[in-house]
Amino acid sequence: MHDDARNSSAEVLTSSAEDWRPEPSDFAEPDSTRDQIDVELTAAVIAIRQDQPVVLVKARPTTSESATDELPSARFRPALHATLDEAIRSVIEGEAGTEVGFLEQLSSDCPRFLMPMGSSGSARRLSIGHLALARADGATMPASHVWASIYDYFPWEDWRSGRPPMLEQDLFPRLSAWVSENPTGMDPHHPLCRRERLAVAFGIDGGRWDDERVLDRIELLSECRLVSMGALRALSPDHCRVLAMALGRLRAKIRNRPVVFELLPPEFTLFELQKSVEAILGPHLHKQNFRRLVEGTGLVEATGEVRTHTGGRPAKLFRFRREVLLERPAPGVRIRPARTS
Amino acid sequence: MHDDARNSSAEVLTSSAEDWRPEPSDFAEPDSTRDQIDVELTAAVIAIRQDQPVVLVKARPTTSESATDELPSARFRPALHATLDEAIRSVIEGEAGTEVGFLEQLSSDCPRFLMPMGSSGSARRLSIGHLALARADGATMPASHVWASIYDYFPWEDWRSGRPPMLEQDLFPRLSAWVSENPTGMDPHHPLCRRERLAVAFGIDGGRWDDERVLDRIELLSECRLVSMGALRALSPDHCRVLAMALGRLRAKIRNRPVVFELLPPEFTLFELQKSVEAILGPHLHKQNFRRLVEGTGLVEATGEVRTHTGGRPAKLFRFRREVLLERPAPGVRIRPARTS
DNA sequence: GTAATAGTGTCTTTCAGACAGTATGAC
DNA sequence: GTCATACTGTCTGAAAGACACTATTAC
Repeated sequence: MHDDARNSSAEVLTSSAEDWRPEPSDFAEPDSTRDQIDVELTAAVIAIRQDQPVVLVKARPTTSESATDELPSARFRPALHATLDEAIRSVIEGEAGTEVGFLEQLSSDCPRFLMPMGSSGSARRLSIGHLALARADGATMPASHVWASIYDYFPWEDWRSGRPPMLEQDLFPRLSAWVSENPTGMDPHHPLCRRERLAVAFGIDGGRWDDERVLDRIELLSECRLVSMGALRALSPDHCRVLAMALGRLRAKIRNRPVVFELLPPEFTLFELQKSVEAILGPHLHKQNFRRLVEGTGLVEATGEVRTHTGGRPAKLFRFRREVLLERPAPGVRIRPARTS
Repeated sequence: MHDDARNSSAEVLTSSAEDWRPEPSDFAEPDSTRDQIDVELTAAVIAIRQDQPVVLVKARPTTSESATDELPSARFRPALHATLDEAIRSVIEGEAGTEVGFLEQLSSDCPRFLMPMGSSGSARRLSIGHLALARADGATMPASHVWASIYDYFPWEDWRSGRPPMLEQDLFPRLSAWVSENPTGMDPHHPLCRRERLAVAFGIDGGRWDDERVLDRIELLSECRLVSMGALRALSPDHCRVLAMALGRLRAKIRNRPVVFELLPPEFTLFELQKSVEAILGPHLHKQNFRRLVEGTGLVEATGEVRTHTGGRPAKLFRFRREVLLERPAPGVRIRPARTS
């Protein structure tokens, strides 16, 4: 790094990682190789195509019944990649030829311990999910992969046309039945009882629908075996969790950091920006105010050009103001959570 | 789970994990055992003691110079623990006899790939950090462990008495020198140049101090070899990262979820609550308004009792209203980031 | 009494949200 | 002209923030 370190009594600690030798307390163990673990990296690569939020999947042949799609995923091989980031990027770019901008690990609850049932019976597997954002412009994608609408997997998350009727029609009757079985029963590893979990996850009983609780909903639906209720496509359970975490994280992030712009082309109209935000969050009762919000906060700047053939008056083109990264702490598209509706 | 699954064409996908067999693309590999990995779990257990934010550490003997403390940490041994959560909890409770309430994985940037220099030269190590919250009431702690003030490690993060003078006095001159070496140079794996990174991390050049960017600051100080500048205690570089991530995450979380109460006894005065929040966040220009905020949002309710000997008028005791977990989406102590000061 | 903390009322500024209305293009 | 989108101005109510003031204890 830098060899010009000045003399200072305070510099007790140099922090180049090479100097450090770990001594975890529980380390000295005889046959420690038995406790080594397979690490599997999975990514939910999200983009916007024609105002639809889409995710990159390896599609199974549609001929077979009850087939599930797969997210890009691979085993982490330390010999090949220096970091996890590098590894997952190369998987995405290698498998699907898609270039990834924003990349974030999802693991707040994720790195879930799994035991594969396959050949190597004793091996254990740790799964690490990722959220990646891409611009879905390139048509250079192998035939094996497709962009699938996220709401094909999670139709109840699609609030763009208002509250999805399937909630009351399909989900709630069966979820209520599941609650009735044992309303105050505490399921393992959950601090809330069934009735409360349902109320929180789906915003009933006086609660609000929280668009960020995607994972809570998936977990609940899993326990009721309802994950694919009304869904056009299906994912394996653990990839399902990764996508749910990714969508929840993206919804939270879009409010606090300028990540929408990772999904948009360099130049865009304010209406395109709004459509993209709404594709992810749903139409959060903002109309013309949206414009004032994003312009007022200085997130974007006009390029001076306009786009015609919009169906109406030509729209000014805007670009992201990179300077905001240096200015405000939390420069997101500050759209509040939805009302009761 | 439930055997009463009703017939439904939509139930293509049952989601019990046992049914699922992974087939990652990059899986079939000859000597795959060489790619198995040691997983190390580390926890920053944070509590409040006498209005000080403290972290649980295994203290090195103070006799030796340049010694570093250690966070509770252990290798993950899948044979012993079914989940990562269970494993890290048992480490904390076993090592230090401290009961942990809130527990969250930190890995958004963390699970950092490390190569230990020790005996087993070929083994690779994946480190997973955690944020744990505890109530520091129990005095039943082994002599090996102590509660150390977080700001002993990160003095520049302590804004309780206003802006720390050490920023201008000690840090900025040397950080500026580091920037001057190569102001617009892009360091590997960073989208910003040095000047920008400094501006963002420390809120200079028109930026604001963002109390959540603890990790950014640590990374910058590490590169300048200034991590222990003015510090009373030191941690190893990777434990340092874990603590930095933990503090940053806690600061973010405390605004959005009712996690402060995990640090407080079941009953408390509003002033104690405020002191606890300020211990973590710094005094964020709120005085009497703090009371109105927390009472107004229904986060707490009066128990009816009072505490005397406060040094003044007796204070009403409050308790956390558990019902808010079911009500609002983001019920945190909504304190805005600090102003310029 | 003083000192120190506990707690209330009110004013101002800011801003999200709602809504009315105008502008400019394609057809 | 109509239709659809683009864009602007104004009103309102909620809430953050600032500040003045009263209340109750220990000493």
